[in-house]
Amino acid sequence: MTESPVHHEPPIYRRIADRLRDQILSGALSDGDRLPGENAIMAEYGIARATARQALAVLINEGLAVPRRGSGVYVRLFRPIRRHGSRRLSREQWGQGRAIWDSDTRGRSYTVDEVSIERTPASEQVARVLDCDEVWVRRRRYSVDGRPVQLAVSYFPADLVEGTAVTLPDTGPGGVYARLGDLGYSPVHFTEEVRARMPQPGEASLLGLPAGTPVIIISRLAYAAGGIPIELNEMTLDAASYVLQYDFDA
Amino acid sequence: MTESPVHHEPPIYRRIADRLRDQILSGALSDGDRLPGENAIMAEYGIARATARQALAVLINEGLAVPRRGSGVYVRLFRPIRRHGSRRLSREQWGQGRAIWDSDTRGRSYTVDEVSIERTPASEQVARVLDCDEVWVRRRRYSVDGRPVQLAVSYFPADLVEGTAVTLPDTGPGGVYARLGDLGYSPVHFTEEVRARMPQPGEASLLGLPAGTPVIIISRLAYAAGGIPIELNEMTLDAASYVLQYDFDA
DNA sequence: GTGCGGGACATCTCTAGAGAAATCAATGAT
DNA sequence: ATCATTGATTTCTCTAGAGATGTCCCGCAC
Repeated sequence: MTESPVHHEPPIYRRIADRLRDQILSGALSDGDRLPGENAIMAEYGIARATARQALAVLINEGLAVPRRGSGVYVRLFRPIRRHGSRRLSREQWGQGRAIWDSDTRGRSYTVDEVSIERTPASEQVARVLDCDEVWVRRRRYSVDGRPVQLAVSYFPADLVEGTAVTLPDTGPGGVYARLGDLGYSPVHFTEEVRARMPQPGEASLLGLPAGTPVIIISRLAYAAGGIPIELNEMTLDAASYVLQYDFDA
Repeated sequence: MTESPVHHEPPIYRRIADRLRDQILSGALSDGDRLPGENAIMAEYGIARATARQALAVLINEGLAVPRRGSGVYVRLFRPIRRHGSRRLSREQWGQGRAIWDSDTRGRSYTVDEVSIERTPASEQVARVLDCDEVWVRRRRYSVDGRPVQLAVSYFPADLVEGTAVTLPDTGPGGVYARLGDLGYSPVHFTEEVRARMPQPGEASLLGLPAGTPVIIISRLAYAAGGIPIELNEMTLDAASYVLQYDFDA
């Protein structure tokens, strides 16, 4: 019977992390505040450097703190901006349009960088969804106040876009969507798949994500009338920077 | 000019992690497979135990591996199940209803545990959203194949529920929603806010989440006709277990 | 066979120390 | 005033080792 229901006291590094987390979540420490560093923790608890580091690593992996080499470890709070999936509220804005929890877009600059656009053979998955072999791929990066927060990859069926007389990099006024609309391929329906996971190294460096920040991945498929898929948009969002909003009727 | 654009070679632990990640993502290692352990890595690269551990910690924090004490470190892949926000497809199921990426619900048992239901004063945030001072709070836990994957907390305005003759724990056939429907408070509109972050320790232990798994948080607000809020549902999902689906018209 | 014990092996916690690398403020030269 | 350097501080990387704790399997007693 090793089934002794003994309450193992958590290890030191975890208790230190718990203490610090309490201070952060209770508001005793706020956004940019500096946490006690390795040396301070070593001294205060009389432990080795590696153990003090382990305590801080807990908070860093939880996304509550960000280390800055040569400087210190700092509290990190969230100020997500809102992304509307279906924007169709109103009816007194469904409860006066009040956000359930707060978010913040005011006074921020929101910029879009065109990264690349090119024609390539479609991957297996994209081909299956878009029902074509060649696609135009368009990559963008969205930034808020200069910090990148979103990567987007759009896939357009090549045969469909080719009908637009203008080749894709030079789309003319209104962009690709206007040209598609000229051909009668305006989007009338969207499906979105949303998932979240930890970023891969490439995503983390492109978005400048500190440890402990998940990404939200949105796969949006746009359909023209008749159920014809016209765009697959894969978006990778810094989860700390976004809150998604959807609204729909029963 | 310390601005030398020198390409610092990444540290050893990171290169090891990169190698292992490649093997996982390329499919050379698959779902339950065992990764080389601390001792194997120490021997192979001739490094100290702590450094080998650091390499494995990278993958663990990325959610690609799960350590099992006394046993080893194992590859972890995702088999999310689908959660429909607005289920209103059809029109040949919008491209034959095919999922953009794969997910898997077949052959899994999906169970719901009623954890608690009680009447309490509303918190400030809940009071503001639901426009009332007292609420009924209902807590549930959802499991797939015995593993908990979702926690849900529902808030109902107390004054509204009280009109239902039956007190809340004993709602009769059809549950709370049927009783609310009897009073003409059927939900006609929903708003959902979706965000993702790393779990707090309580959430992690309740959901049995290994390191590197974010949670998705859905705040769903249901409105009856006239814009009257009748339920706030706060759901905490294991991000590795879920993919959300929304669909809507332009 | 069933169950129990023990050993091999794995991860986990922690110590002590050292040098590298980045930041930041103060100092000093121009 | 501006710029470069220097030094203190801080995090980062890594070594070497030890004991604790959990898992797994094999063999032994029943």
